[in-house]
Formats: sequence, C-alpha cells, structure tokens
Amino acid sequence: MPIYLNQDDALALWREALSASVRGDGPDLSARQMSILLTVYTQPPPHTVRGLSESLNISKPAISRALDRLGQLGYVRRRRDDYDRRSVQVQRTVKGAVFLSEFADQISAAGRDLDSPTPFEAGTPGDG
Amino acid sequence: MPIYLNQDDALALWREALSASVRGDGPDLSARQMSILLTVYTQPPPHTVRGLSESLNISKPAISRALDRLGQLGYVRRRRDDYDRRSVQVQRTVKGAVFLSEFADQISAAGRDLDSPTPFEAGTPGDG
DNA sequence: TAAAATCGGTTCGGTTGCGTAACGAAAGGC
DNA sequence: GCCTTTCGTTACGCAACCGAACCGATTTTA
Repeated sequence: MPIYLNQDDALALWREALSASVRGDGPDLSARQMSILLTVYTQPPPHTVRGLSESLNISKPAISRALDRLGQLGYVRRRRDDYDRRSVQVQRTVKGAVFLSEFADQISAAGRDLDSPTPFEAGTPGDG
Repeated sequence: MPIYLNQDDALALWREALSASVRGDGPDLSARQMSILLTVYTQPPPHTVRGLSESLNISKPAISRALDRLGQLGYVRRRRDDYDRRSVQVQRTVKGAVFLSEFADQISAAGRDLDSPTPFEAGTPGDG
C-alpha cells in the first residue's frame, strides 16, 4: 500500500530517524554499509559481492570491505557457494535482523510523530 | 498528520531512498553530515556549532569539520553572530535547499512505491 | 587440456573522518 | 584592569574508507 509524503514530511521523517540513530550508541554505519545491509535483508537472496556491486553502483573492493565490517559486527555472514565455488553468498543473521528491526522501529516512531512542526521552506536561505 | 509504517514498509522505504542516493553521483554524505544538514534545514534557527553538538550528541570538532565539508559543497554557510562574536550561525543556501528538495523527492517516490514486494522476515537468517 | 573469463579478496597510495587536547578571540565577573 | 568562562577552530595521531591494479582460485570456452 503506497504512502504519500510531501517534502516537509519526508525530510522530517528522515531527520528524526537518522538523528535518533546518530545520537544513539549503536555502530556508525556509512550510507553504503546501510544500503548493503538493507538490500541483503529486504531483497530476495542470493546476494553476491558482484550483484551488490552492480545493483548499488559500488566498487567490488568497497563491497568486500563493507562485508568485512558488517560481518565483524555480526550483522551478516559470508558463505561460499557450493555450485560455483568462486562465488560468495551473503547471509543474514539473527543479530542483523534484530538491529534492523530496532532501526525500523525508529523509522516508525518518526512517522508517528509527523506533525509538520517546522515546515521546510525551500526559498528562505540567507542570500547566497 | 502521523503516518503509520510497519517494519517491512519502514525498511523498504529507507532502503529504496538510501540506495537511490548511494547509486547516484551526488556527494557521499555521512550519516552525521546528513543529520546536521537536515537539522539546519528543518529546525528553527539559529543553529550554532555548540547547539548542533549537543542536540545530535556529536563532538564540537566533528561538527566543525562537517560544516567545512557542507560549506565546501555549498550546502551551508557560516556567519559570525554580531551580538556574540564568538558564535557562528549556520545558514541555509539555495544549493542546499535544492539538494534536500531532490532528496525529499526520492523519499516520496520510495513511499509511493511501497507495496510490500519482499517481506522482511526477522526470523529467517541462516543459522548463526 | 590449454587459454580466457569470472569471482572475490588483497595491496597500494591517498583521502576523509574521528576524539583529545590545546589554541586565540570574545564575553562576563569582580 | 584582570581572571575565568565560553565559543569555534586547529593540531595531532589514528582508524576507516576509497578506487585502481593485481592476485589466486575456479569455471568456462575452444
């Protein structure tokens, strides 16, 4: 079911959830790392380094490093593909699911709080 | 007006908007930089280094460096406060407003596309 | 089976970001 | 006038990340 957000609400939602995440003491994931994690958990498997690299337009080494980091956090696991042993499949973990579940709650809470308290005025920057 | 998102929709929304932003050729802003930018543009002024530091729980030097980066991108401008010349006020710019406006459009588009195509199953990671 | 292609990882030099600590400038207290 | 406090920035050493190039392992092609 689609959800319709105007610009003010979209930015307010994003700000509130992102700020909550930044303020918190959870790990500091970059936008790339987060987009990889979300892709792995919300898109149908299998997920490979090459597939993630192409779908997110991120270089392979960057994907590999991001998986190192996500793996070290316990949010993701690598597994060699038995049918093509060159390939690696990225798998989900309970810890990663819990992390994303909590993050989803922050987004939901931000959506619940939407009230257009401080409108975004695209035309009122200083004078530069 | 509040918006109610379940976990699947919240993560799908976030993934789609974030991935679009990562894929694009726009600047690579960290979560901190983005949260600062959003705070400056959606919260009532004035915005000071100290204020941002406290409200986002980020060290003052980190705020200062993020403002360097955002300023060099033209998304934000510093201005000395005439009443307290120690203080710096962070001001919005047209370029920053345009950037956030486009980003808001990506979020809105992600919300419009919500259809629960690939449900998030918190309990189906491998076996780790 | 030999050669080419594919996959993921590592190495390399360079860039960016971090927190602690110290700094100069400005304001406030006395 | 001083001494202290406050504000933002800079210096420093360190960790994380980047893309290009290269590598070994594996699969595919011929």
